[in-house]
Amino acid sequence: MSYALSGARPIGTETRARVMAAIKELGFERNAAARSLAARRSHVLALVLPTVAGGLSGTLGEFAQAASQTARDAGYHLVIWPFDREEHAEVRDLVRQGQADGVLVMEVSLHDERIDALLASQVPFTMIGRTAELDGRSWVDIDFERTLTDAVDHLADLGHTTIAFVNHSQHSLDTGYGPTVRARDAFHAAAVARGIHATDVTSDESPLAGRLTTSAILDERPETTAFVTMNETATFGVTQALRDRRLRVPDDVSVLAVVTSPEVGAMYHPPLTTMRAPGHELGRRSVEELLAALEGTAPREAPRLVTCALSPGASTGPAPRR
Amino acid sequence: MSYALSGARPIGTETRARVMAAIKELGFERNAAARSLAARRSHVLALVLPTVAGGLSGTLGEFAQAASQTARDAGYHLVIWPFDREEHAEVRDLVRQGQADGVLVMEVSLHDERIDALLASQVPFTMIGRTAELDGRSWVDIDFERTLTDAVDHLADLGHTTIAFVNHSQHSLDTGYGPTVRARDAFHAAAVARGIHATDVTSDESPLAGRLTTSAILDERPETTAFVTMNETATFGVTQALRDRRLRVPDDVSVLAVVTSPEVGAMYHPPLTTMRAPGHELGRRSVEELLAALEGTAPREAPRLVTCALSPGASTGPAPRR
DNA sequence: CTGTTAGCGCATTCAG
DNA sequence: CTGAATGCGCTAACAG
Repeated sequence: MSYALSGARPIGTETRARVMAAIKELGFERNAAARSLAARRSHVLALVLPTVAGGLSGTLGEFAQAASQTARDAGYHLVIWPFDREEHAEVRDLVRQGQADGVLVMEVSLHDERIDALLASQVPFTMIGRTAELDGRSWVDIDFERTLTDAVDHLADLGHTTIAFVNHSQHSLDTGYGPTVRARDAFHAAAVARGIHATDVTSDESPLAGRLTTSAILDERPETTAFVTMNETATFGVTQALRDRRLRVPDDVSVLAVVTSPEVGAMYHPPLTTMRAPGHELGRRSVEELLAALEGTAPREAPRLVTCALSPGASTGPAPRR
Repeated sequence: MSYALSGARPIGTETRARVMAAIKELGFERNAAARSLAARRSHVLALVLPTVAGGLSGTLGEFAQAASQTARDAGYHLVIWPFDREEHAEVRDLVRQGQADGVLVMEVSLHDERIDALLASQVPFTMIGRTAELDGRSWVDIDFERTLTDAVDHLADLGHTTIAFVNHSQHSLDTGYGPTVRARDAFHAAAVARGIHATDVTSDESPLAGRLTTSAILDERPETTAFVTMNETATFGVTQALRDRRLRVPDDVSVLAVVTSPEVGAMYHPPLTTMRAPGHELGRRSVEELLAALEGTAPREAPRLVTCALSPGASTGPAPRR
């Protein structure tokens, strides 16, 4: 009888009609628990992330939207499951107890205990981000190397020769948060490649921290004519500091915000030139990766690194003449 | 044997020890599907919201954090389940199919088809927000009446006599989005009560819309000395428009952003005075409401309307002398 | 206090 | 192509 619904075997037209009629008659609903129990599969994918932190800026929304849609198309439910970073065991138990078939892990750090727990229990997972070790792990990530290279190139092409990079917090660097580490390294490499005088700093995720940091940079290196920022909240402080000093954007100083969105860029005046975080693409790709692992099918060959496209605003321009 | 875990009946110390030993020995995990099936209860609460829209500003995060914690303390899992607003049926089926025991519905409009579907199916739910009809429905909401009254009082006390209110979009008003409607009405009532010249406008959720709107207000009523805003994204445009006209905040014009957070206020210079959206409180209260409905216990008498507290910034001050 | 047992509602065998 | 029978791994009701 259940075959009529699942299509797992050929069904006669008449039989199907009979079943359908009965279903409608009784207001029948398939019971998810019974299905999960019998099929040993919940058809739920859990997106776990450390207690939905502030300042998500819509990138998470975009990601979740795409991931959810991709999962649905494949007959799965995508649910967001808030967990503190310390609750490794709970994340693992989600799958061990059959609440979910697989896990998407966000905000992965280079050495992430949650990943260790998942590996140890053979739980299917895909990382949004990357641990240092990648062997046999499924992941998708932003191509920070490429993004920072493009950012430096963009500014170097405009004639800037002294560029500062405002990164995420020192704490994130110390705890090995991949984006922070990779972006710093890539910024340096790109600066060297283009013969740029580079300053890089970390900043807490607050406007005030960004303002103080920027102010310090301008004191130390007044010849700085461009800022690359990868810290949405601190970037508000960056522009505040420039305004404090009567520096005009982009005439005196250029600002390029990376791994964010044009929507956030539009909050500034003039609107910031940004390099857009590819939330949608990451969402889709990560679910594809996870499903490939779950269904044992070969993961369709597709790039795991996704790039941030430049979205022109009005905050970058030619380096001023000295 | 399961009694040892659930504590549903008294257990001898020795028996318990024996069970525990066996559990550890075999790496036993309770199967969630089997538990749900046998107990007819999933211990999952679904927080459904229209595909995690942009501009969440952290209030959703704060809400989810508190809701999640409250649920956990009561032995439930809180999961966030993205649904488009059109998918009434799917939301309802979550519970009918036993995927979740109850639903928290966010972004409720005055006439919300999702709520109709839930009611028709006898699904336990709590609204974050309110439909026009409230009979027999469980809800918690921000006290917009009080918030707007407090906002107007704050500015009137500072001597402002002409105040403009920048609300959510016209579309949200037309479709009967509760916050938009209630805030508008409350703003008017408060203005009348204080003898204030009031202008109220809607604005799309974009900085550009906010800027144009503000500009139009200043053209039409140049005597306006204060803005109340309840539109996080548009507020960026409000301050841009003021700067366009060389109006200083708060010397020439005061800005009070309501139903947002001091963190968002800190993105401005000077930092905005805000009335903070009580995300934490709403999260906790809403889960309490839902659990009361689920467990049939009398809902602890507690206010369903939660107020927004004033968080002083530096964007409101005495009305300028004319 | 403890051991045993009958379903929960499906998917998936197995016969027909 | 179809109907009937077996468990999935638990909870809760039953006896002891």
